[in-house]
Amino acid sequence: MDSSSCIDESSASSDAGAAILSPSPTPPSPPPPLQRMGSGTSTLTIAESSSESRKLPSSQYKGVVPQPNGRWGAQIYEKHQRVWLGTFNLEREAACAYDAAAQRFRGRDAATNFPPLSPDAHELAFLHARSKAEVVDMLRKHTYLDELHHSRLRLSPPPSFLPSASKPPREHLFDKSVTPSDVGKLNRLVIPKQQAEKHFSLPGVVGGEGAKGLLLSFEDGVGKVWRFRYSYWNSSQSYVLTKGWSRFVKEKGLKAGDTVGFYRSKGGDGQLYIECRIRAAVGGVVSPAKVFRLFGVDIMKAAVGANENGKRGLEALEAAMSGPGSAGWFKKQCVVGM
DNA sequence: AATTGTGTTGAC
DNA sequence: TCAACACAATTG
Repeated sequence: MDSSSCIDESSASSDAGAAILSPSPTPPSPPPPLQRMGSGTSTLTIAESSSESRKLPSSQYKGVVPQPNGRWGAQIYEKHQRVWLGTFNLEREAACAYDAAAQRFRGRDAATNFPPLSPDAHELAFLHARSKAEVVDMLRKHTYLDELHHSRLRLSPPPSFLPSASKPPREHLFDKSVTPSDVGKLNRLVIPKQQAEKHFSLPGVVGGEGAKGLLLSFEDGVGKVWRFRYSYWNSSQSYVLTKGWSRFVKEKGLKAGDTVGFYRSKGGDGQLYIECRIRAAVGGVVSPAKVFRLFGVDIMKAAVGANENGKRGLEALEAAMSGPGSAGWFKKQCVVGM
């Protein structure tokens, strides 16, 4: 049941001694006009107005292909076989996804759409610290930036200001006693409508066409990061955690009656945590429903709010990327390398 | 039903 | 290697 990508994870990373820490302040510079290389094959004549043009517009970026629905796909070739890097709303996102893959697959000399990463870029070390398959996975799940974010936090030098407690302060949000369907084949965790609407009000989630949802990251008891898609099901009119949930259930061995707790860091980062308490089943019957405790956190607010500080905007970006004009990706990557 | 991602082919 | 095109497999 391993859903590993079609890439092999060979090619040992031999340049592990490049763990540099460069404080790049991520300039909020807008997406720079692409500096393309000589690759005159772009016929950028958007004639979408002409009725139903079944001809999809070619992308001016390398490794980017148009999708029937107007989005863009990213792909790279390796050993005569295509490696799909996912679909994106913006060409730039797809192009940058390709760039990331290219640098991981073919090294820094790889031809890229945007200026390559500087030798001391965080991304470079980050990329090569992971297998190709994992990089591809992050790209496909649009998780790249988020993982990078977490990675950076881990590497960030402890200012010795850490609280006395060994673990960062976190507040309990609520518990959910999982139902049979929560751990069944439906691959979803239902979040009570009341709770969801009160604390997870997400613009666009309930919209008629906005069944896209939002990606949320949780850290479990052992420090592993889990990402779930939070969305609204029109059919059942319920809020659910879908993508990624089944994996969590499987790995944790969750069973009906077990309790899953949700927490949130009291810090400004609003980091979310998830923990599961496996009920010691002694052959007996699991206890029915439990209670949902409310909590005071607004995901959107946490993400956007943090952005006003100018720093940690990745979470906000992540949320923003769910919408139409999302140009948040690789804000930095496209500028580095001058 | 809507989208993604693969099969496949032909050009570079 | 690369991308255009068609379409089957998935997902919401």
